[in-house]
Amino acid sequence: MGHSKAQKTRTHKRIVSIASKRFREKGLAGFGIAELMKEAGLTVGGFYKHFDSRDDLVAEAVNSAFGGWKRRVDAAKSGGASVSIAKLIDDYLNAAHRDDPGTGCAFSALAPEIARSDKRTRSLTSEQVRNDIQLIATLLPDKDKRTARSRAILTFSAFVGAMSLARAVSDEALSREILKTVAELLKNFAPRHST
Amino acid sequence: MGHSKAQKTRTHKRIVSIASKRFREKGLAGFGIAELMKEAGLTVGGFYKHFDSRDDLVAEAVNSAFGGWKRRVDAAKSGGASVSIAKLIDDYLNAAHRDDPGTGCAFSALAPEIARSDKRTRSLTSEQVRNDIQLIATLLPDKDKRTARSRAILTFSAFVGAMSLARAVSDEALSREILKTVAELLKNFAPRHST
DNA sequence: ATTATCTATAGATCTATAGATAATGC
DNA sequence: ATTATCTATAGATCTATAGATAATGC
Repeated sequence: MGHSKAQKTRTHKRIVSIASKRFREKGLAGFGIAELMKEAGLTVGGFYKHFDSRDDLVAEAVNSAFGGWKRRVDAAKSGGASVSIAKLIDDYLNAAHRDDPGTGCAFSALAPEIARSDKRTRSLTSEQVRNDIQLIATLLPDKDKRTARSRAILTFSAFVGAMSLARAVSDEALSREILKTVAELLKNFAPRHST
Repeated sequence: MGHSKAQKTRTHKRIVSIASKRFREKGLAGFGIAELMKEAGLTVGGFYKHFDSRDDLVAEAVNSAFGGWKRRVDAAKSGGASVSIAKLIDDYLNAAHRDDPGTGCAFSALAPEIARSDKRTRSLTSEQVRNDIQLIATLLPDKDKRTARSRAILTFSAFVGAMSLARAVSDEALSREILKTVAELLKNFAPRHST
């Protein structure tokens, strides 16, 4: 069987990592614990030594799905590359991201289901929304911090909405039009007056 | 028992109407057929004389959840009231809409789940996205039709994303900030160049 | 001795169907 | 005769738990 403490930690991370991907692909109710454990090479009985309940897994897996941007931006920065807002926009609003929700943004894949989840999941989500607004704001050219924050909130909202809609429609041309149009306008928009 | 043809039509509409509301509140997997039929004052066995399958109900109920804007805009117009884009923005991005998904926009309540639904549901969704983009475009002041369409797509995306995020976070202040900020910027934004 | 994982299963769902019942509508 | 709805249930889930097994780690 094999079960050292180090092994358990690795197993735990593997379960969370798989769940995090599958939740984004199939939704928070998209599969059962047995199916998940099988993909992790385990059986259903072991699950509850890792999590108190299924909701516990949801909270942890959703939270681990967040923060992809920050990791990529940090990686790019430490690699010496400049990280422009235009690059972030193109990195988000494209067909590859649309077609691979499992490794993509958790908000555009799950926001309405998170809204119906328990308090813990929504608290962790609040924290991450705050972080991501902050992250986008630092990439914007606006000198005024409040202006940058406002524009970051609009940018983030447009990201999530455009991706949600682009995935929901079956018409490929319309889907691409949504992604392309929103990317273009976000790169060029300026508020008529700052607030 | 009672079952004239007229009665059946009314029953059918009642089932769809309840499902349409509950899907937006609880998600497409949020309740079973027995629970739904009970709320409609019926029992589970009658369901399949109305729908070939549960997915059939999903397609019909989701579709009936769309078009709320058009109905309201048309009503306002025929009532002689002017329908400005500012009014539409305030009508969408507010806390009352956020707290009552059952009677609100189906996209912000269900987009990611629709993305995982069958072809028929997604086809009907495409149609409605097209209609709503068109509707918003006609309310925008832009003379150039392509500019109006582009701005309508951004506005629509920002609506759906802002509402999805405002519902997903548990922090009330952050939630309100998202709605208010996006509403304000949408009222004032102008593209630096039209495309 | 402790515990990570396994097998097996209880109990509660859920979708869909079969067959009975009672009304409509020819 | 047809059919809208009912009761009852088959068969397939799904979450969570009980108890066995086999490894770790004192």
